[in-house]
Amino acid sequence: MGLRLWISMSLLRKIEAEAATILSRAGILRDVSLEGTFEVPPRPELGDLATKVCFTLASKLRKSPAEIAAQACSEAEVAEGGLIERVEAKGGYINFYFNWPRVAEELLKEALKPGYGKPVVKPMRVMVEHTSVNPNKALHIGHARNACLGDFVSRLLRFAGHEVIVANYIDDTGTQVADIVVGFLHLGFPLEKEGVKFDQYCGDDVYVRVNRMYSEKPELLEKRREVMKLIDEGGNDVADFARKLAERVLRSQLQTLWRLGVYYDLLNWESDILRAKLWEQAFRKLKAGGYVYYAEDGKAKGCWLLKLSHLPEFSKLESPDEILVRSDGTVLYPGKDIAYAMWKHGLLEDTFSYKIFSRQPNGKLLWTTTVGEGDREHPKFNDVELSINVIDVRQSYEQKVVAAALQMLSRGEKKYIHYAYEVVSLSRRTARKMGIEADESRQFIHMSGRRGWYVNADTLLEALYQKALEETRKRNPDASREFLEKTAEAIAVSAFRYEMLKVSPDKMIVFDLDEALKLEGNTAPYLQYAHTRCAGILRKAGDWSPEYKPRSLKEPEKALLRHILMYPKAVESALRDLRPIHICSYAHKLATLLNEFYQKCPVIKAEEHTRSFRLTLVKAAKCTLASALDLLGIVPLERM
RNA sequence: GGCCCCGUAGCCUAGCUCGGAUAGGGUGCAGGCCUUCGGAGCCUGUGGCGUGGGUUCAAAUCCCACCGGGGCCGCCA
Repeated sequence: MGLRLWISMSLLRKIEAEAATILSRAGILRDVSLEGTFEVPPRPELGDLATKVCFTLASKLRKSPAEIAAQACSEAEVAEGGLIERVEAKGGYINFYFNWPRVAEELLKEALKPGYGKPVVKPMRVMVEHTSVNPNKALHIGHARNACLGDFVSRLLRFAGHEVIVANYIDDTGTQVADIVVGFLHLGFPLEKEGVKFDQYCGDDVYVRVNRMYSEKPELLEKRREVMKLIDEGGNDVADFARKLAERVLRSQLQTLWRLGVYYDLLNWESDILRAKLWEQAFRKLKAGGYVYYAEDGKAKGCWLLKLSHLPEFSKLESPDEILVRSDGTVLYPGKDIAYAMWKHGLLEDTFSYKIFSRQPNGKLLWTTTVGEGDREHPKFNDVELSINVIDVRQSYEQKVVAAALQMLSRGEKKYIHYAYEVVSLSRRTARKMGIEADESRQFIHMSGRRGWYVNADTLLEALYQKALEETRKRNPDASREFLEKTAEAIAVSAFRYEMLKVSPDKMIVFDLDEALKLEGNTAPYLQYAHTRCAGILRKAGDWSPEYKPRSLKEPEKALLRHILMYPKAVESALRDLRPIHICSYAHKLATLLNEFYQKCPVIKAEEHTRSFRLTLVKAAKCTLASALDLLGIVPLERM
């Protein structure tokens, strides 16, 4: 997973280049590349930037790192008026000390320009597919993790200048939709429940109850098979009903997603994929290219299999080839998924029709695939170089097969990334509170849609909203209701997203409701609070003109400047592995440094020159923080 | 049986790709900071790399083995 396509033109790179020039004048380091050897010293007295290059050179030069560093520093020449003022050797490291008036001036000017931190990339066309929740239920917090990660990746890639198409795949033909169709058509469930959000009604009530009834009345499973067959064939009342039903659930899910600030470009319906005959197209190509074969005998007799045994990563497996078509001629999920991936990457003709589904609250149009005519004029959605598919880790093997198939079919031209993430489970405490009777010896309980063991995203969002509302009211007793509600909503959404993003995708989140409702410490409100403090200072300052050049700097100011300087690096790290943690940590550190600065360096009451400089610094820090928060989908607030 | 992921203080978590300075946060607990730009804050203390080997001048990081937890393994999605 990851992209390596950026070139950065930031001030940081300029400083690193100057450091390299300085050291190149020392004989011992002539022609040595410093690329990737820079780091931030652990303590300010060790300088503002360091290189560990002497360590890697030690064995080659048969000298200790300390000797090399000392010699290099004695021979190095610092240019007058440059960005670096002084070079010192210490413990094998070469430490650089900034010429602060110049660095601060250039940095503040750069950070105040819109788009600070944006890397220069070769723009790519990318499809990010995420969420993809079966349209028979409300999103639970595991689905929300998927959406938050996918949305982060989309925001990041767009920030970097890529052309991003965000898709949400809607499986309206699977067993889960069939289950609720059985409920409505054969078990007499009413078509709505007063006062209950439709997706919640379908998932919490109908789906769970229908599944309970399967064990009591096994003949119901026969009904489901009938329903699924009709849905699969299409062009009948049951199929039409199922599609309309799925659409209603989807609209309800979208309310939650939009509330979370997650938006899409395209909805891709499985029933439309069937009707567009993507699989038939793909199967012809697979056969023509000799990628598949028909099994004449063996365990998979009568099936069509994808050849994988020649690939090293599959060759060790007992049965490396993957069954794509059952012996009865029907297609399996990996087959469909390969066809769909081929469509994404432009390896199949685009046989979909499209129409506008909705205008989203952010003003952007949401398109959908559709049956029949569709709009003649529509954006081009497929034919991307890169697709990023956010799907939980349990499907890793199947995704590996799809990626391998695409690799073969495109001869390595197209890149299919499975963005895997671990599931969200429930803490024992929370499960017990919800009345789930699970194995008490386990430290956590896996969620289960069929059994009704889950926490809905709506439920958590609402709990966060109430908590935030209460806290905001406490702090703003005289504020208008509109302000309180708007602020609480921004806090709730931000807190939700940050909880999902601050943990590495390959760690399971054991969700605990009480823990999740805390709004102190390393949480979104902490970041938002630092932002409002900046806003508060700037608001109070009245009219002022910027001052970029400091006369002297206190340590908290330097620390803040150093961290602002590092923003492009945080963005690059995130782009490298697509993980939000880099931006989360960056934003948290920036907020901490702002709070320390706030404590130790008075702005408004400072003497005039310092006042102007500090105001400029606060503004730059605020801009940088807002930029990082935007990437995470956290709402930067002016007051809270 | 094969394969994949995780294991860092009481609890949660960063650092592991690319080995280097005293392992960074949060929470909890103990204490301190309100005549100073907003206390969702700041400061001090407390406590940690699953185990055993190996490679290296140097290992949380790389290699091997083991232990513990989770997941996936051809006609489900």
